[in-house]
Amino acid sequence: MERVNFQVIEKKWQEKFASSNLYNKKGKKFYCLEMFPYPSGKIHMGHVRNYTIGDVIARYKYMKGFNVLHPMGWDSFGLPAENAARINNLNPKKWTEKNIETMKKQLKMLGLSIDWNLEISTCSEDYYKHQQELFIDFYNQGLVSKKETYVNWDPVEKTVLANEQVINGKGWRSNAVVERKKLSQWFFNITEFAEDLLKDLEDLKGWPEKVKLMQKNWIGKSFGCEIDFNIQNTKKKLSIFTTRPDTIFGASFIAVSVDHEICKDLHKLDKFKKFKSECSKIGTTEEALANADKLGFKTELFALHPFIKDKKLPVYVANFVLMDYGNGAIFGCPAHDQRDFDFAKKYKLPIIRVVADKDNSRDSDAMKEAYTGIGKMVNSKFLNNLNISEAKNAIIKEVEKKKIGQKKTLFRLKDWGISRQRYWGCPIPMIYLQDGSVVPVDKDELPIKLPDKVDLNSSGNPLDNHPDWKNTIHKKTGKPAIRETDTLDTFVDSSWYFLRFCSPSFMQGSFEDKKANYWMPVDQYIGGVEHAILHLLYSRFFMKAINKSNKKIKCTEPFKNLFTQGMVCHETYQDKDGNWLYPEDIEKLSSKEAIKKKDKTNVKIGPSESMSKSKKNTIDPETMIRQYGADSIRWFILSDSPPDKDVQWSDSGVASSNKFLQKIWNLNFQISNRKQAKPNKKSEEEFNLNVETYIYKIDKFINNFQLNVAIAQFYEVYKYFQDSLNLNISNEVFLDGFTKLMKLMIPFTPHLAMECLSILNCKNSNTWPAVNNKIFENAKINLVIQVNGKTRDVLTVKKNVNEKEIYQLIEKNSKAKKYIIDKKITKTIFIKNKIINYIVLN
RNA sequence: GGGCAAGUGGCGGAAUUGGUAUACGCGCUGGUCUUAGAAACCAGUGCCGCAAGGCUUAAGAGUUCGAGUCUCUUCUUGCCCA
Repeated sequence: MERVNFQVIEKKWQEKFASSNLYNKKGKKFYCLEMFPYPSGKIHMGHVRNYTIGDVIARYKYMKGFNVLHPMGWDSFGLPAENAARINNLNPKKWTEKNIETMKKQLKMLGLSIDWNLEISTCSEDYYKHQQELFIDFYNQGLVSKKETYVNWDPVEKTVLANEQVINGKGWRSNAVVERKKLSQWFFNITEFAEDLLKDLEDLKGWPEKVKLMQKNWIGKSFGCEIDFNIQNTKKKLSIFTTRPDTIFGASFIAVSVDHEICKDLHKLDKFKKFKSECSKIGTTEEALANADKLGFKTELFALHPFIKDKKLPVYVANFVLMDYGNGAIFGCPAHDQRDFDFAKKYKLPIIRVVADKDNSRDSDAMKEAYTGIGKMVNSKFLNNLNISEAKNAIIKEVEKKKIGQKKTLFRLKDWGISRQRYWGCPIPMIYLQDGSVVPVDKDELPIKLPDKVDLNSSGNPLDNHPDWKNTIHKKTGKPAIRETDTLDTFVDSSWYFLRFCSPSFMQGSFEDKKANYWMPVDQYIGGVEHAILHLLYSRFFMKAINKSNKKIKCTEPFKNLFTQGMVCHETYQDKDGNWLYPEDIEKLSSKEAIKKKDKTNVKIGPSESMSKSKKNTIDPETMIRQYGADSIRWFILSDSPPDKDVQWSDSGVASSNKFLQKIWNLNFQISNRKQAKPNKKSEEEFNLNVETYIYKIDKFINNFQLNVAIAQFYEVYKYFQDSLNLNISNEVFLDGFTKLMKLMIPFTPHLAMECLSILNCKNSNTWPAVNNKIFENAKINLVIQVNGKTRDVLTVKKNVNEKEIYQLIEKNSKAKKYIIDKKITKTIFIKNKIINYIVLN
């Protein structure tokens, strides 16, 4: 058998891919983008899967004649570089650049059709200079603000943590209990676009419903009501916000945030100070608030119920009410809100049921938890017997009529806090003047560069600790000023890189308007579902913000079609002491038994999980490529599961992919040496029909992202050609058919397919074979014969045969004959070219 | 707790969207070749049955000439939000 040396042909074709103009630049544009990687060191299988899927689409589109933009870059700012630099005592830039070099080399080994001339890196001055410009543009549009808010503060690291970096109330790295701290932070006013971000989801027809739903829930539009409560014996009013105005008759207390202005006078009290510091000990997430021990501080104030005469509600300061939710004040309805319920139990406040449950229970005393389900209103005067949504509308009407409040739309979405007290990020181009005001840096002073030398080992913000970096001069006044020492959240970097790719070397601005208008939106975006909310939402915000600040830009949504791929999984292994083991350190005896290579001790095989360094269930792509070749890896990673589902890495699977590609090579060899055969018209017609059917199916499967099914077709294609070698088909016809199918393999295994095609002297290997629909017109079809709904035979017949002809065919020659002859046919269901179903009496 | 998916052989998974269930791959079994093994090739492989045939898509009901696909109930798993 002829064998191919993958290493040799892959190197050869990778050089050609890099240098040649294999790709058409004339047709309609197609922007194919995969989420760019963080340069952590080496590529992992998740990258291999992501970029292979993208490459199939990009190459498919190239061959179909599109002008394809298929770039790659590096999401190269971020904390890991800072940590690695600290541990190894080197510069984050050096570490990052070394990783980029390694990973670029590895990506090239995969044979991706990437235009490396467009490469960008977010940590390069060329890139972040333009990000600073965008920041200033946004600032000038009023889309940036500085606000005092509570943040998750790690007291050990002395830094702000993002919500996802807080695990069980502790810092992910320091393991210190996270505190709630008030800090002045920069924000992008993403809530200004809340309505647009929600509404425009409807137009994203090419997005998975799942992702759109997640975004919708994240934005969380709801409506509620503001209601003013008079405070007893004062002229003060307390405006509260609620999403459940229907439960107003169940109100038994008022709770306000510690920062509410009504508490101003309390700050003198030591008791209150103590209470306030207690409050700061819980985090800011909704989850933390829900699970925290409910604490209250009773004020001497009482609020008057607006609908129940003489009813007084005590006013508490409570730790679970935050200033940035509604107005920082709520009314507590213990019967129908779990937090209020917990609070009421603790402080022995009345629980008044106002919504009856399924069983129409109206009992308040027996309640063991808050009831948040649906039901009819009770104990609620004029609201009684209404359902919840009717009651909401009715009470809001009443509130508005009495002029004590109004309906209000509320979004769960919060403004995007972008300040990070870290070194390895994009400096925020703002300066603080002596008079206390804050102004943006002049654009011609950009970029504000990061200092090369910085002390990463002391705690706190490295830029703030730097001896002189923050000292600067305000250009307009010539007076000394202080730089902002926070850097931007790295999500900012990835929120506009797709625009930079349209004109990556443009120096006069973030992107060239004309180019951006030509290439945007991204026609196909591909990446992990873990970015379904934040990255995609931030990018959508950026597009809208840019659209607002630059009138020449037409695009309002960055990604027309989105595909979210699944993860790559592998079994996990643990030795008897519970230490995780790498797959290469164990030897499998059977599917359930394995031993450690070193000392032959037993190994516990765990379930297949997403590959992760911590569990050591990783497979190194480069090792695999060296062993089997890139085409085999590409083939395998696409073949075993639908691209949007998780895929299990399997050694035997890769090995069999490799064997199959060898067989293709061998088949190609046999065909290139095939002896001329005496053609027979019927055989050739049938052959051509089969070839066209395969083309039709594979084309369709690629279009539907059913890449695993497309690959299954190639196994059938192989078998079909192997079995047809000796048929009476002329070499010309045979070669024409085979060449077409080999071209279909280019997106999957570009090196092997190109090598095979060059051996077959194919001249136009960069064009996709068009499906010849004409050939199907006279093709025979399979007609299913059923009796009483049970399939009894399948007949291959000409198209458009009628009922009578079918009956005659059955009488003549069919297994179905015995089920209908001499029986009374009471009904016949006939679907032309598909099925006939006889209903007979037994 | 709420929302959304999904459940098909020993395993990964197909099924023209209501019309031949189990394509294709892995694994397994037998055979050829070989001193032996590996590789390669050939055959078989949902379950019951010698066969004819019957049964089978988490469980149960329903709609239909016909249901893996649609509807309802229950169970299980995964993801997101809490």
